[in-house]
Amino acid sequence: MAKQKDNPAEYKRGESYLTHVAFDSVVFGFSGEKLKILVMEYHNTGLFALPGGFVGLKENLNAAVRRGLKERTGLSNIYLEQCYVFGDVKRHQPEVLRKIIKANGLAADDKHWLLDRFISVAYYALINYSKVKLQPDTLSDSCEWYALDAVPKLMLDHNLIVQKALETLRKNLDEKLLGTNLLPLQFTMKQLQQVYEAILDEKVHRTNFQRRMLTSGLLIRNEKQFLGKAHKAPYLYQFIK
Amino acid sequence: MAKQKDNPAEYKRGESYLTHVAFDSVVFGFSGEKLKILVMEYHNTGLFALPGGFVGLKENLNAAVRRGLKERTGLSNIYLEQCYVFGDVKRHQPEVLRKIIKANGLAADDKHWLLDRFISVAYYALINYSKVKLQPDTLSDSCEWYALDAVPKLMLDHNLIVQKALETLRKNLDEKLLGTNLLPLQFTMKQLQQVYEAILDEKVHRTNFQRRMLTSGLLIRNEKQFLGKAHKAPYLYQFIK
DNA sequence: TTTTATTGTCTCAATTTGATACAATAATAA
DNA sequence: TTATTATTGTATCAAATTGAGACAATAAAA
Repeated sequence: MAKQKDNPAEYKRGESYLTHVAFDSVVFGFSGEKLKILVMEYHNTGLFALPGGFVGLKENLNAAVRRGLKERTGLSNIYLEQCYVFGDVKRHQPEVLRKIIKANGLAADDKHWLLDRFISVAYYALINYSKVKLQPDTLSDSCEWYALDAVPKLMLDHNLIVQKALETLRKNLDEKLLGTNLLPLQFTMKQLQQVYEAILDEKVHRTNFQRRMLTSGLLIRNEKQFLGKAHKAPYLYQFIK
Repeated sequence: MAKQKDNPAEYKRGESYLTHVAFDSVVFGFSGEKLKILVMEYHNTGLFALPGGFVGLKENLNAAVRRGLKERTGLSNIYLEQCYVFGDVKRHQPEVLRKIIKANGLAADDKHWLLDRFISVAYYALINYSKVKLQPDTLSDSCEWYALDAVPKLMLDHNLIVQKALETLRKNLDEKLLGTNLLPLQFTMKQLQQVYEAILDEKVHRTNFQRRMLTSGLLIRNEKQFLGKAHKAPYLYQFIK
């Protein structure tokens, strides 16, 4: 739920977007052995929210989501997947949106298009943490990474959306070589294991995990990495494209 | 894409629904050893479509889909699952909708709400074939079962939706004791196997299937059924609720 | 040179899976 | 009354997969 255009007049009228349709993205990144997601904070409201947006009148839904992610992370070619549509009436809380509009000095008359009911298509995205340059939009004053166990209370049903995204991610973990998108091109087996453990929130058996990955046929083994630690150096792996 | 209200004035104005939001359902039933789905045909147009509808202004999305299914099948308590949101611009084909509107003797001026762009939330439903009493709505003159291998060319992207629903169904087959909803309360192991084979579109090994089902702990075995065939009578099973 | 922490491989038992054999049996035919 | 038929339920055995641990290799530090 954040803006897309820099023309405040268009924004106010909401004429360039499909009414009643929004999207929200749960953007996963991996850093410091932890799974993290992007959370925005709105100016002077104490409100936190997932990055999201609206669909242009002549824009594909999936393209709109990519556009939104590009604006906040600077990245194109992001791994993206739908996870659920949130369409309950009770997610319509105009007073929350009014707070955001007012805090930004805009006129929040009852006809403001943001005060309407929206259904939201939830997506999750997997991105390479180190490549991101975070970029808040004009309605929010920050866009920051939060570890999954430290996500604040989010507005509307956004905490639920995070839950659903995580569930979907876990289900898809094995069938869609998901490690790819959360790690740099080359990585050690240990890093890959840590990604799995962070997503599943449970330990996996080291040597059996190694065996499973190696026999999957999805990995290429590269030269060793001498990383200055007092032990045998690990190989670097990468996914077959 | 079919109507919900019987008041043509409201229908024409579209004021009681969320604009730009639709849903379509792929309704699966099992009969004659085949998996079938519900398809509607519109009056005097030669157009076939999935049963679908729109979301009331004060109605939950999931509730709207249940309402739509109830209207066409007479059933409540239907097994229902989202599978994907279709949101491409190219699915907006006002000429197709205009054809339907005109064929029903309604005024299809360019402002008719049905001619707007819609995103559609696709669902699949599993129902007990024998309990259904089919009910076309006022825009369509039939609502019939079609075996999956005999589904006609459908309007817009509805054949794609069927594809997606089938994929989702197959993925969920094992984790969600799906047989339940396609069979009567009590069934033989053979019937259950036929459901699996119809969904997967491939043969499964009889005794191994039997072993897998029995060890799953999801089935209760009841008394035998003496069904008048010249061979050993099968047990009747049912799912643990 | 020894120690340390971690990595990669191997082994072996336990479990699961694939394929087949076979006994049981309800109705029918002889 | 008995044999036949088609199908059902169970048992068996080899093959493949999985879980748990042993152990050798090794880069850097002590």
